[in-house]
Amino acid sequence: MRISTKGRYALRMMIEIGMNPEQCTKISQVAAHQGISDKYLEQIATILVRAGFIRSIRGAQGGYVLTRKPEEYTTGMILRQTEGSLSPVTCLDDEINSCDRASKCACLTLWTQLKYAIDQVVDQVTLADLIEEQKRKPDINLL
Amino acid sequence: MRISTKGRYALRMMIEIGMNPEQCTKISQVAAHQGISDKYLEQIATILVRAGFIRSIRGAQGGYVLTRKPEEYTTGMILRQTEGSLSPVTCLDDEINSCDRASKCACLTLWTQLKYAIDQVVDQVTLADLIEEQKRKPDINLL
DNA sequence: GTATATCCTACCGTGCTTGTAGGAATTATG
DNA sequence: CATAATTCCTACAAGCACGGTAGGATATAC
Repeated sequence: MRISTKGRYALRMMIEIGMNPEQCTKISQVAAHQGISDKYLEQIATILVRAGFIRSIRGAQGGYVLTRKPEEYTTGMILRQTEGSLSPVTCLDDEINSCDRASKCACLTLWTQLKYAIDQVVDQVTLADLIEEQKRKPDINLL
Repeated sequence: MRISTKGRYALRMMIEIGMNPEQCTKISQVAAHQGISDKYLEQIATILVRAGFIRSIRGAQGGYVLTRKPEEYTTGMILRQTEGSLSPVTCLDDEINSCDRASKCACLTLWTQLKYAIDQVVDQVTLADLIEEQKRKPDINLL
């Protein structure tokens, strides 16, 4: 039941890009700030570009900018894109449950409740909330 | 963010044992019923025995019985024992957060909320609930 | 034309998951 | 007492996902 580094780094990168709305943010900046490998971050950036969450500007003085306002991203959107799925069991990945045990599975209600609880949180917290939180944390400048 | 087979099988085994309170339940029964490898189930049973959740009776006509009433087990207890931890990030495994990013981590609130939401569900649903649910599902006898 | 960026794709070590396998120990039963 | 049934213990292993590394191709500002 862990969120992988990919999802966590994606959030942190989105926060950095979002906190820097005037300029475009470079991979190298984020990597240095957050202590994450440049090359790994590149791959995560690509996922976010393909998802349409950020726009890339190539070439010198390039970088990334958000395509929407921070409050228009839920953390769920970002995490689902990078993690693949946030449901606790594969049976609940799709709308229609195609698991052949479904009709006799006593745990299905539990998994459904769990998925709902998770979705409630991640779909309610937005990128704007995280940015707000980050601004309240003074240590960010010490990195 | 997946519950592994170990945790899922543990729940299913606990349900079977709990549904059979008069007799002691054998690994082979559970394995046949649930379509799970005997040998793998053995290992999971060992975890549950060591946790004090079930008692084993060795030798012929042996098997396993619950040590408490079904309503005294939360699904959280069982899942944490088999999964190791249910928190979405390692930082929240212990009571005291020893992550050195904690003071500047903008996501910590999100993770804390997420962990709370998960715990709320799994600590409120008991084994008795699952057994109740199973009894309402007629297909169990078709296996 | 050069430096600075992103883009693309292949590779790879490590550890966890999901079992398999084989035998030792224990006990009910005939 | 012998046998069958059952749990207990430990070692091993295939496969896969995670968490990167590496190297070059491409685009663009200056």
